Amino acid sequence: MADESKFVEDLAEKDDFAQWYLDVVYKAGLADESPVRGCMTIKPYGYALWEHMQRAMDDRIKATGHENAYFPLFIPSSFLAREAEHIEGFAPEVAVVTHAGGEELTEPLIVRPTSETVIGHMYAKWVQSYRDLPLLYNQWCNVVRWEKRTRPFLRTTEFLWQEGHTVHRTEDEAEAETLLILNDVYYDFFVKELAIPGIRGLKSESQKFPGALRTYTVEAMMGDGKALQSATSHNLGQNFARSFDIQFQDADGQVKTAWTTSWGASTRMVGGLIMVHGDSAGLRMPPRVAPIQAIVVPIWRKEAEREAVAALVAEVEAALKAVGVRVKADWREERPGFKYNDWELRGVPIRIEIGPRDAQNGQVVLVPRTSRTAKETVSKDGVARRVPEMLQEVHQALYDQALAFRQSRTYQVQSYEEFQEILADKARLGFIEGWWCGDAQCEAEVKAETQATIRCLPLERPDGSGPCIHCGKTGSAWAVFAKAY
RNA sequence: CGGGGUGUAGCGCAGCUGGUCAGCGCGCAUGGUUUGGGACCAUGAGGUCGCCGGUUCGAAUCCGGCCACCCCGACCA
Repeated sequence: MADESKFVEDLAEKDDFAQWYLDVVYKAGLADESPVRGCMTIKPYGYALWEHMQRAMDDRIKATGHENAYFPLFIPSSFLAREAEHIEGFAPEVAVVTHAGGEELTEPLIVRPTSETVIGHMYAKWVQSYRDLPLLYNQWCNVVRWEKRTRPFLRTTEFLWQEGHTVHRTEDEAEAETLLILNDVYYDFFVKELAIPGIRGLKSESQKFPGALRTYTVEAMMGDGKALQSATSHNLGQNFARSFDIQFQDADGQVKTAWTTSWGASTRMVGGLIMVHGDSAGLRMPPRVAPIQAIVVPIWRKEAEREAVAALVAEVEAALKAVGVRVKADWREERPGFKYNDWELRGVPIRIEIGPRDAQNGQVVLVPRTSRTAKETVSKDGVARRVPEMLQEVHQALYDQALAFRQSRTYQVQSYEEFQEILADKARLGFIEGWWCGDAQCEAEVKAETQATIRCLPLERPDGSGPCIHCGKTGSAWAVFAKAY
């Protein structure tokens, strides 16, 4: 008997999505637990994935005119209190350092849950003139939020992210920045790198960032029909600029308060990627960010065969590396079948089988992770051309499948009863689109009755107005409701 | 913070009406046979049974107290 505990499909099918998710995270070697509750260790395979995501995201951040900087981990606790909504939102989940160097601190330090305050403090010093604007900085760092309930990648006590913080001369400029990040950085990243079809929209008042004027979000549907807020871009208006005195003298000689934005995306995206693309065999890595894009499985019986196979493997590896494909050969002392399953669990986009028959014919067998049966035999000279092509095909297949799934689980209901039925049915659970009266009370009632929240007010929406999905009063807000992670 | 549950080898578990109860499966190590979809045989290594105290001739097992973790809710990127 094989080790049943080692493979995902034997333990958890998708009917127990939560368990399936944990199995994939741990067995694919992305992360492990930690001695501190709610924290996790990210293993090399998971961190390599994060690095590729980081690079792709960082390229977009730079391409849109931003620079990276670094701000301190510790923040004076008084800073948090300067923005009323901000402290209300974050105080309950902040870790506080009260002792250091063997002494009690005169003012406790908080471990950053996000950096608007300390960055606002610094920006106040750096901004004097309209000529200093805009200030377009980003930082990659860790933050800490003491959550009650945690899950690897999706919600951890400490997580890694990027947080951009910008300062602008006008309200219009700040709004343009907020949308630029939403569209050209986040949405583009989700579609082109992660193969995740996101929905762009505005957060309702109750769901926006504490202290923000407006929060834009990219929401994605997971494999169980629930929603994951995957990245957010906030127009902070003048709230933080006022609290931290970010002022400048404008061309007209007047001293004016600046307009700021902030935006972030975290290791939570790793969890999203798993839950959008994974299947019953395990992970399915989007090719652009996959740590290993093609895995070579050599097959042989006799020593002579091994030599012939090894020569071809080396040739194929070199050819693929030359065209920028992240390829690896698996020479472990295991049977091929074991390796097939192992690499499928880890989600490698393409498997390359090379056996004695192939060595003799100067060919290899390619198998995309998206279809076990779509085996292709390719001459060794064609590998360097075909593999990059197939990677793109796998990316497209993942995107198409995710989009088709989202569409099949997105509903426009005729009644609130139907709304409730869908949200109570695991087999149909998904997004429900409809009109909303705009009343926070109504939104709260829906949440209390169904656990669903307004994920966003999509930017792409029908014109006009209609009866609110819950109370029936005419509303002009078009909303997406869903249960969320 | 409310409700429920669990702590025995790296992982998953059995033993729990006190006395061959220190065991099983997987994993790990060594050797051999295997190898185009999850291999098999043999031999090994590995645990003060969550912690502290009590009852007893004797405690993984019974009692008390701690601690930790997990699940379900409320809160949340």
